[in-house]
Amino acid sequence: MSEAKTDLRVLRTRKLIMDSFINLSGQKEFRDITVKDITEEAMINRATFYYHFEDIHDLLEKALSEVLLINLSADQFDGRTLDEQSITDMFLAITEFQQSLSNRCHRGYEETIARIIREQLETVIFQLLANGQEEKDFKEQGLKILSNMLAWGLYGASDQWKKYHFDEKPEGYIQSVIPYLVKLVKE
Amino acid sequence: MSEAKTDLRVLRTRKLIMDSFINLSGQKEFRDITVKDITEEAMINRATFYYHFEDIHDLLEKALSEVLLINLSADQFDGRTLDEQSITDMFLAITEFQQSLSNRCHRGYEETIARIIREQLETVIFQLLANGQEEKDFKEQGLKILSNMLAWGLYGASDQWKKYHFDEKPEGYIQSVIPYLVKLVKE
DNA sequence: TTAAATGTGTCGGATATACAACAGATTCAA
DNA sequence: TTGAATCTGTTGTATATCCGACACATTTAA
Repeated sequence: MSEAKTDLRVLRTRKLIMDSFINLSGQKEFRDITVKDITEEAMINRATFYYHFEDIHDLLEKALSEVLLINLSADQFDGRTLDEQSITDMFLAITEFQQSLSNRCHRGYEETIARIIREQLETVIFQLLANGQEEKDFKEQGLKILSNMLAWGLYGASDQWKKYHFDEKPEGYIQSVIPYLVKLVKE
Repeated sequence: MSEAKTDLRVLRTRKLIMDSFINLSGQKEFRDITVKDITEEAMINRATFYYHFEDIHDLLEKALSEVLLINLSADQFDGRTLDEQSITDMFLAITEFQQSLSNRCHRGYEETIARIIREQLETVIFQLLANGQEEKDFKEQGLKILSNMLAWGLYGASDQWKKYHFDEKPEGYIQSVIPYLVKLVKE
């Protein structure tokens, strides 16, 4: 409802911090990136960093979430529903995201990254499911459970692909997984 | 003497403005770039622009000067003198700079660009000449006149090259000009 | 082990920047 | 031509950010 435009300085500073972090993560592992590194690259004061983020782990969560969400929402959000096409698009977004990160390997953060991916997936999937619902028989509780399961399943598929089918094209691999995911949706 | 470090915000804002301007000038002609364009791209308030620059023409001068100076000083400054090699390097810096601009043609600004190039050249050449001087027989007056003439001459050469010898390699063309320039230095 | 160096997180006071509003200039279509 | 729209500079007030300093943790080297 109330829009409450946020101060341009805030938007700019957050962007500078996020961009710097993403940029640095292409050169170093997460564990080696310090707050000082980021603020120097972003040309902002260290104190300002703490005005916007609790600590560097908080930034990591938010930055990765945002990057992944941009990968996803560029296609999905506007009124589409959960079907073979949208599942494929999401799968590609995940694998691209994974690859953009694992150019550098980020030891010790595998679980964190996995959780972020699932969380973002769940958000998007829930939206897709809601778009496919009639107004009347809208069951939020059920959709939450379902989108949670689908998110785990889809992430799991990307994990399998990375481990055992890295040589295949992801577009092809996901086709063989889709039937099982669809089975969850149809009843 | 007194160093008086400048506020990080100032450095950052100037950089954002300059970068945005350079970036925009790759998409539009100078005449079509508004202050609003720049401040939106830079994510700063329009009033802040006027805190740092008199107007857009002031920015143009300073931005181009800086870009060109970076092209030049990366090589020259540290203790070199004016010789065939440094003349060649300067000539290449000019032609590269010209080409980076004339991807878009900037009608109505040819004279301004020419003047900026000569001014920056003069600064660098003066430094090179001073480096080659003995402490004792240091004649500032004479060096100023000489560096001014050399700057005009070198710019003129780049202009001739652009008009009539654009197909030749600039490294080659400048070789045939160097003798005349050197004649001014030797006595 | 110790000590020096570097990083973290927080504070109060100074200031560059955002915002909103303004009058005047310029552009542009009707 | 006229008027609507956009751009240019400028101003006063609110605030996000800077700076310097601090105590405490962590890393590094001797």
